[in-house]
Amino acid sequence: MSLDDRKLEVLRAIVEDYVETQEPVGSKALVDRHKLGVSPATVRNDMAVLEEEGYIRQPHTSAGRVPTDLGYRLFVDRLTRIKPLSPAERRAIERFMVGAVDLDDVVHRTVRLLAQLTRQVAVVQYPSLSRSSVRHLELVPISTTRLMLVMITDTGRVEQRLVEMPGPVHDGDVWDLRRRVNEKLSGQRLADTPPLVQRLVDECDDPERRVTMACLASVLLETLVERSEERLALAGTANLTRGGVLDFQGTLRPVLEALEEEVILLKLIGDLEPRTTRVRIGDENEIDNLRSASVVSSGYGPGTTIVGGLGVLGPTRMDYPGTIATVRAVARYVGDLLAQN
Amino acid sequence: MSLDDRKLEVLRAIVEDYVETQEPVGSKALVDRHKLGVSPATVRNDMAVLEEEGYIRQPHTSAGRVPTDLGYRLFVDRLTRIKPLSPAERRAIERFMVGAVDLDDVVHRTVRLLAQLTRQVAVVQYPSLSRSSVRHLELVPISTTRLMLVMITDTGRVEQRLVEMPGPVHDGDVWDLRRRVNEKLSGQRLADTPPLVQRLVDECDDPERRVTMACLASVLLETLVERSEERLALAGTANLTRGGVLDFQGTLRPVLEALEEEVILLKLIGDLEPRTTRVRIGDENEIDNLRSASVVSSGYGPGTTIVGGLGVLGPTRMDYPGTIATVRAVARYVGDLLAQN
DNA sequence: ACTGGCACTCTATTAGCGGGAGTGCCAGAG
DNA sequence: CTCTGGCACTCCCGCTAATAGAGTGCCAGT
Repeated sequence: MSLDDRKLEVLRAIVEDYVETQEPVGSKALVDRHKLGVSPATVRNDMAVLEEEGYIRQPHTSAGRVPTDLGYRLFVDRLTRIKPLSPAERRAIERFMVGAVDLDDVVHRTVRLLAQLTRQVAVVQYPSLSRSSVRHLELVPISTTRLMLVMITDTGRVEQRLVEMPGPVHDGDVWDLRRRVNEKLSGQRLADTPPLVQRLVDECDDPERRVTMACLASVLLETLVERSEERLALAGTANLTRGGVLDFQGTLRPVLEALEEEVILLKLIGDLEPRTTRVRIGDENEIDNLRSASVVSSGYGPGTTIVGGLGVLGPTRMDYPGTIATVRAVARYVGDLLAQN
Repeated sequence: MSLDDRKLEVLRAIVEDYVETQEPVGSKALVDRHKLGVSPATVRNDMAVLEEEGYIRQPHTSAGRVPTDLGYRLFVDRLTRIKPLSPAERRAIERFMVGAVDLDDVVHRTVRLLAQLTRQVAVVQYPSLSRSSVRHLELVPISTTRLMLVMITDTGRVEQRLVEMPGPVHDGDVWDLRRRVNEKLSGQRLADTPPLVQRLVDECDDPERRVTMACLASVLLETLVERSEERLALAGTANLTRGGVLDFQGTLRPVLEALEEEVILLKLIGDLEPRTTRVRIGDENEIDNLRSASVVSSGYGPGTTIVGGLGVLGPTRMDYPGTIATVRAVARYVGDLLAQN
């Protein structure tokens, strides 16, 4: 059985009211608050159908109805017109972001901005290394057998690593290393570098040089692909406490735990498609600790490319249209900002 | 009136029991659990005195007693023998920290370690810039009018900033700038640099050079002293939920809010004295949001110098002896680690 | 100076009892 | 076929009252 227009309208009304009041909504209250043009009894029949189809449920017999994850899903997919941001919000974004001096600054401002606008927990992923290109590699001698390797990417990220050399290296050697490495790797996408690094080693004729280069290469590979591939910023944890402890079925515990795991967060805001805002509701997150949470996320980057993700996390009972609009707007803004550099 | 030994013993017993059970402790239970050698009635008299002096209080008439901030203070100052770490804990520290590859890594591991060992919220401050020295300054051309300034300190911190130049600079200019800047600033403590930077500008004869240098200098000053002077890492927020919502009088809200403010956190673990572990109990933090929280903190650094602070935050009802021991041990360990570089 | 006894206070728990909101179903009207 | 009003039923929530229990303060006695 498919749902006719009125039933959808009823579902929308239920979602909207429930999101606002945080209380199960009954048929009487519904017709009072929304001009549905039918009687409570009719609405009750519709509700019975909606419940049968799994879009809403009753906490107890003879209580009002509450949307299920499936109900929110339908609401988001078919009943939501994204509201444009208010001028005030647009201005807030401007004001907040203007004057950011470097990438760290941009990310931190963004995450706070998101948390503030949506009044929820915000997550911003730093531009992913694997999707960036090498702009410059710098080698700085720290001691005779130690070098500091600094990598700067086109997205503005700066990564550093200490390199322990097998034997003493002279200034001239450092020079040479720096030149070779940059010649080979500058401008390359990080994802493409591993074979190039290997080639760097192979091209060394002098056996001593070769050892040195091999040592550098191994650290290089680690830095480029394996370690700290991703970094994250988080803000707005305090927003979890809004609405008492009612959301998140009693304890914040599991949610806070999940938020401490980088791996989990990356899963939440990773794998995004260009120019779309993704919504994951409750179970769809496939993470036990976040059964009662929803995540709205979006990729960002210059133009239509994606260099990283950002998003917000809140109770399944959240203002989806507003949140989606905000996340989308912020993602776009950050993308444009990055494009300017 | 001063407190005799038995009264102090009673206070200690109250604190220990309350910390363990989280429930007001009565006279009967006290004599049962601790061999005080006197009757409940006697203990009651002692309690009356302790209450009068402000060390304990009754949540309601005819309930057990609960320590006040003052009571904890006395407990920490006079009744605590710091327990040495268990071998298991020592091993945990070893195992956790071994293989840290750079400063970021060290800080992140440390903060997680602290959170895990104390089962509380942990904060670690990155080595403070103002207490570090410049090891090397690097200038990397990004475009004709843009340079990336990278500063490496002796504590391993790496700070970067984009410098917008007034006009195009050539490779030769960059060379010259790099040399001058490093000659003047390498090895200097950051706190001492501002006048030196000024001198750098004054020493430029060529007016064009001077403009360029002035531009670099202003960014340099910002990087060196003003901005992002301090960085922090945080972990273990989920531990706030242990003990139900009983600690922190109902809501985590204010605590979570406070934890999001870098300024507040810095105040909590700042201004430390060498080789001591500081305990701030409840109101002593002088932050409204943290009325029911205590902070145990310690400075760390190579030898007896301090380059940064670290600490943990938990309910006033916490295991002080254990926490103090752990914080101290971790601080020392991190200090030694830093000394090795 | 300490102890046992005793009366008192206050809390937390439990049970019982409407009130009320909301439902499902049904028969009747359009 | 769809919608509506009516009605009986269910269950939650909040209120009150009663009870048990823990703990206290005080006092008289050792």
